[in-house]
Amino acid sequence: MTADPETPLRADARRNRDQILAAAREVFATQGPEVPMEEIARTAGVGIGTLYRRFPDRDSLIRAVARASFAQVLDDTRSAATEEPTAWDALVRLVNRSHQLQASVHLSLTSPRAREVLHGDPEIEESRDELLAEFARIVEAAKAEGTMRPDVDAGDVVVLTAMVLHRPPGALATAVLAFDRAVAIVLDGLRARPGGTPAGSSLPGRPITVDDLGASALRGGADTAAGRRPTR
Amino acid sequence: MTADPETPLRADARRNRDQILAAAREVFATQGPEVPMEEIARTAGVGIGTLYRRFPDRDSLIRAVARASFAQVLDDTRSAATEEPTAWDALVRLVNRSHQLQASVHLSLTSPRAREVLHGDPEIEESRDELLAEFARIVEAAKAEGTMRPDVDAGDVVVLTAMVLHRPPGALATAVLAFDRAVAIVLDGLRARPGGTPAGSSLPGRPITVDDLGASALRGGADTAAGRRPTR
Amino acid sequence: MTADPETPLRADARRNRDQILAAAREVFATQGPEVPMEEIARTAGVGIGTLYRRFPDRDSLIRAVARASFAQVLDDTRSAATEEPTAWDALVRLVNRSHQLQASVHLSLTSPRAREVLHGDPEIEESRDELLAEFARIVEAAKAEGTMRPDVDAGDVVVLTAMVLHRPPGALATAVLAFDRAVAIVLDGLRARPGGTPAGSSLPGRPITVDDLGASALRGGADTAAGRRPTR
Amino acid sequence: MTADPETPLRADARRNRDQILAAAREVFATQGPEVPMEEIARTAGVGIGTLYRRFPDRDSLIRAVARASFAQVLDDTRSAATEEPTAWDALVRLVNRSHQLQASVHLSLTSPRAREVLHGDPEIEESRDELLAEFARIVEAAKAEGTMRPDVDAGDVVVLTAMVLHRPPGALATAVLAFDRAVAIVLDGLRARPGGTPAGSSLPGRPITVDDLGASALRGGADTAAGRRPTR
DNA sequence: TATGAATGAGGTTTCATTCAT
DNA sequence: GATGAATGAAACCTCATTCAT
Repeated sequence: MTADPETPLRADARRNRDQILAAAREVFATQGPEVPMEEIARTAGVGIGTLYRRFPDRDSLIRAVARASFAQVLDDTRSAATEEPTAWDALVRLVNRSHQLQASVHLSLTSPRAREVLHGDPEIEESRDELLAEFARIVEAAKAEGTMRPDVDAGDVVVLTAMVLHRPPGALATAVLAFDRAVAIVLDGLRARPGGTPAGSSLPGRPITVDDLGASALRGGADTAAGRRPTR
Repeated sequence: MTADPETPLRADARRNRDQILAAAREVFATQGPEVPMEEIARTAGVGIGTLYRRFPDRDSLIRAVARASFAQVLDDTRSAATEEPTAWDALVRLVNRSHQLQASVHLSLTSPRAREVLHGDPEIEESRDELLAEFARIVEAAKAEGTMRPDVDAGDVVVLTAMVLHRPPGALATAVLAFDRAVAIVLDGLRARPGGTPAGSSLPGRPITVDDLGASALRGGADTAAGRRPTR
Repeated sequence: MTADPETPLRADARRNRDQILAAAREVFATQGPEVPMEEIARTAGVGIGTLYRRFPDRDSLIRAVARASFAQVLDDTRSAATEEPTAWDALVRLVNRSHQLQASVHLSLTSPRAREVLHGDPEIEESRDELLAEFARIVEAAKAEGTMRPDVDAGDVVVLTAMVLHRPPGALATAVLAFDRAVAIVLDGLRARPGGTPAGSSLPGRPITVDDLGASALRGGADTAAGRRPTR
Repeated sequence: MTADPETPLRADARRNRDQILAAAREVFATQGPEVPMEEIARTAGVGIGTLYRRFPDRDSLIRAVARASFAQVLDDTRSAATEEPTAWDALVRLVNRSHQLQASVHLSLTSPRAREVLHGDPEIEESRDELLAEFARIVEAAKAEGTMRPDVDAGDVVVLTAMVLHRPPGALATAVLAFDRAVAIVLDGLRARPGGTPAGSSLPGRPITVDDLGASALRGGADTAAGRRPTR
């Protein structure tokens, strides 16, 4: 009996846990979040029992993967904001880098099942709120420095970013290029115009703030306001 | 036994088939393509046996739904090209309308399972090729009329369009607005600039043609060349 | 679609349901209520899927078996009360017959699992209450006719009856005899004495009524007040 | 390696063993003999590994619990025979006390699994035989002293005692009272009548001796000759 | 020695598909 | 032709037992 539930986990157990998480991230990415648990276990190189010891059911595994991803994205966002000379550069870096590091987010957004599960997880909600705040800071700064068109707000940018992150895994050379170009085009759409917004390019409605994304945000704003689904 | 397999289907049978198709589209859209067949039958108001009589297995149902969707998109694209005064208007109409009419396409793109199934369906390949051709025509025309930036090609537009169509179902008012704005911003990114492409906005690589999407196209170019498939 | 959930069940379905119930009764009786579902299905001669179609999980099967048993016991009790010349004869018949017909009750009382599940099933509670009422009538009549000792009440008799019904299945000839004798001895203990209760034979406490068994009765009074167990 | 397997066990090891045994008795009593081993370990406050070091598998634990219980009952029986003034008093004390001390016996009798396991354990068989012998002595004595009806034999008494010990765990005040009364009534049934057995009260068959319980005894006579065993 | 991690067999349950009514 | 019952393969998950720390 080692007692308290927060015991840091024996070395080997820790390793296994990490392998499972990595395997799940990968397998979820390629096959969706309904893959047989056994496939995940096999990929991780552990027995099915071990998997279940660490994550008592599929949902808890999905949650763990999503948490790790979100934490990563948040990290990246902060690094970008800190390290890049301008807010615009930070944004560019984010939408370009994230596609490698956090394609995993995309999974969190992809399946009805995953959305269901993630909805309301407190740790995730927290990461998300921090992420939105960070984004808002960057967008404000970019508008202030005159690199971003003034008629958008952080919510708009988040939606576009989510759209862009929605990129599928696995990719041919051409596809990667195509994708990078698409991102560049989207960024062009966001950039401030020398002479102000030209006629005919005014955006519908009003700027979307992160608060508009509100209770839904990435999960629901960009990827749409889920509207709770039946739990089965 | 009534006759050859091409008999146009009795009226009630026809009705059943359509109901099933409609139900499947809806249920796939909200719950993903792995929903229990019985759920689809129930939604359609028919017995499970009837469903199976019309569509001998899940894949064939997925295919039928996808075919109908593709046909629709193609139709829309042609109408837009014909009816709108400029190529740019046609494009704008497409990316805006399609999001209502053919959000269903998105499903075809969403799940690994669906992609797997659709891959190589001749009827779908054909629709897709026609669609790409149509797109290419529109894009060429837009560049010729000076409304679209000259450094893109149809493949780029297809990728962006697919990105934009990837919108999830269910939506709060704000989310819809956010989405329309995002589309507008993307279009701004595609539009020709009065003084030519400004410094710093040059796109990476070279224009992507529909041929680059080649063997993959919507299924693989936009949504990427699937790469690893489940082994099962 | 046949609609309404009360459709009387197709003939073959009905037959299957009955076979499953019979098989479950038997298998529960010999192996306890934790036997593999597959064993039950096999005994019933149906596929495991069929079993699950009729009884969505083990608990619901346990409940169904218990309901049928209780209904039977109630029936027997009423017949006995009606058909036997004296209340005492009715009682004798009950404790003797029931051991053949309703040994099944005993199962309902035997395992913690079963008790857990049955606790609070409305249909069962109802049968039980009617059963208790019937018992009370018989006991009153027996006391009135002078065949039962006056210092007991129906609750006492119920407890003894439950005790006596607790007989295990399967039995060697000797064991059966031993059992019948035990029942006879218990009955002797209940019978009125010619000269009144002899000194030294007065019972502790006060007569137990069916109301004392109250919310618990057979399930909890005789077989003891369960005291809700963890549900796991 | 410390020494031969009979080394009396280090103090802490001893303590662990006892805790496990106590925990097992309790948990078996409330949840049946199929509880997860980990539950037992947890209740005992030891690791699962420790449990398995002491008792190499579940059956061996069941056996250990049963042996301890049987030994206790035997002890009690001897004490009662020695300390009580009459054989009848000894019997009364047994059936009343045992219900507190050895309700555990009942568990040994309760589940098909437990019976299976205990069947043929030499130590248990031995305790049982001694127990039966002791019982026989008491019953003979009681008949000789004129307190017990002459038409019964020790086997009858054993069967009734087992019946009476079959009391479930957990109990409301009323239930306890009800139970004590039931025991009293059963004893009344066993007691000699002043004027001999009255007409209509003659018992069926012939007196059951402990030898009749023979190969089955408590395990099979009272709780009946198991008959069909699981095939597995 | 005590512990708790890892394992995998086995039981439960779901659901795609077939088939009798 | 429509229906819903039956089937069994396959996924989920639990837990007895073994083994590394």
